[in-house]
Amino acid sequence: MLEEDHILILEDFLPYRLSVLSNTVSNAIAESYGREFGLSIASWRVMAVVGRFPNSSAAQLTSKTAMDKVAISRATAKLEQQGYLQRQADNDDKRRFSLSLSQEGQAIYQKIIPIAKHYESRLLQDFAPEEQVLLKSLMQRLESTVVDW
Amino acid sequence: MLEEDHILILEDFLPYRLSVLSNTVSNAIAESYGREFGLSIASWRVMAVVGRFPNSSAAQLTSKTAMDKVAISRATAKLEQQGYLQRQADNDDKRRFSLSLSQEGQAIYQKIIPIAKHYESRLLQDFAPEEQVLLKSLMQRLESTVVDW
DNA sequence: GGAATTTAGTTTCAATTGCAACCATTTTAG
DNA sequence: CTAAAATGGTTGCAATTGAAACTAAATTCC
Repeated sequence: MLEEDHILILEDFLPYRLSVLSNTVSNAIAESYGREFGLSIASWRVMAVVGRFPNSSAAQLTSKTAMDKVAISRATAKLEQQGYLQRQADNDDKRRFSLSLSQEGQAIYQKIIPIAKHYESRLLQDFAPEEQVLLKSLMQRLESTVVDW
Repeated sequence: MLEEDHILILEDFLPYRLSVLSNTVSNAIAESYGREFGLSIASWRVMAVVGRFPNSSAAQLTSKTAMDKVAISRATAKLEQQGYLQRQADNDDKRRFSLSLSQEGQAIYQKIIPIAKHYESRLLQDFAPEEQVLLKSLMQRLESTVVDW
């Protein structure tokens, strides 16, 4: 047992495997969106959330996208400049902006969602429905384990 | 079914969940290594592989660390400058360097491995042994699905 | 044997990111 | 009511990263 304790087989190390898997998937999706629509991962996360919850504020996006406020600020600025997102000053709280998709943003959003779902299906293509449920439940347990790391 | 097709619930979207999970885990580990030993994720991956396979070349590291050669170059340069890594010119091929840990690097390596394993155990703490096997086999299947994405 | 190609690794420059400081507004507390 | 603290969001600067170009050595192919 001596050997096993002080070596580490990187390709069996779960954090490493998660990282490689996650990066492969994210990069593939990002490549597709980037090429077709000029969207980064950050931008498309923001679009996904604003599309689903119109009139969110930037602060509300931080929790729903797992991005920090600097990243939100930059992503929203770029999306606005690309014409995909509109900001409207909030009169109740003049620090806030209410964010929503423009016409064009909506159109992109409608195209993006099926592509995203397609990637997810591709990822799960070899899993039977029960296995997909199982995988998601294991994910859920991992997520709750690390939630306050 | 109309609604479900054109919205996307980000927090249920597997690529997003993988990304958040992986980043949380990696950042926690990186924080620990960074604080104690001045190691980035890249540096510690390199150390892990060089520790296990002494006298690797940089090119050999690229496949074993899932890092590109620029990242390897920078990580090895920094590790050398920190005194953790030695490069030795290879006489058979003068473009190559044979990489190995210094005394000090070995010492750090021996401290690092248990910490890494500890994080992995913590991640898997709520899983029974059979569940851990199951999780790894599901991971394996996801990995082979995306291997050529 | 020598020109053309490939491979190992580094460097450069631009783009991205992370952190702290910042401004403006709103909320809290005395 | 006002000073202090907290919140929403942006900016500036340094560090990190990515892509392409580069040097040097090795290999291929005629």
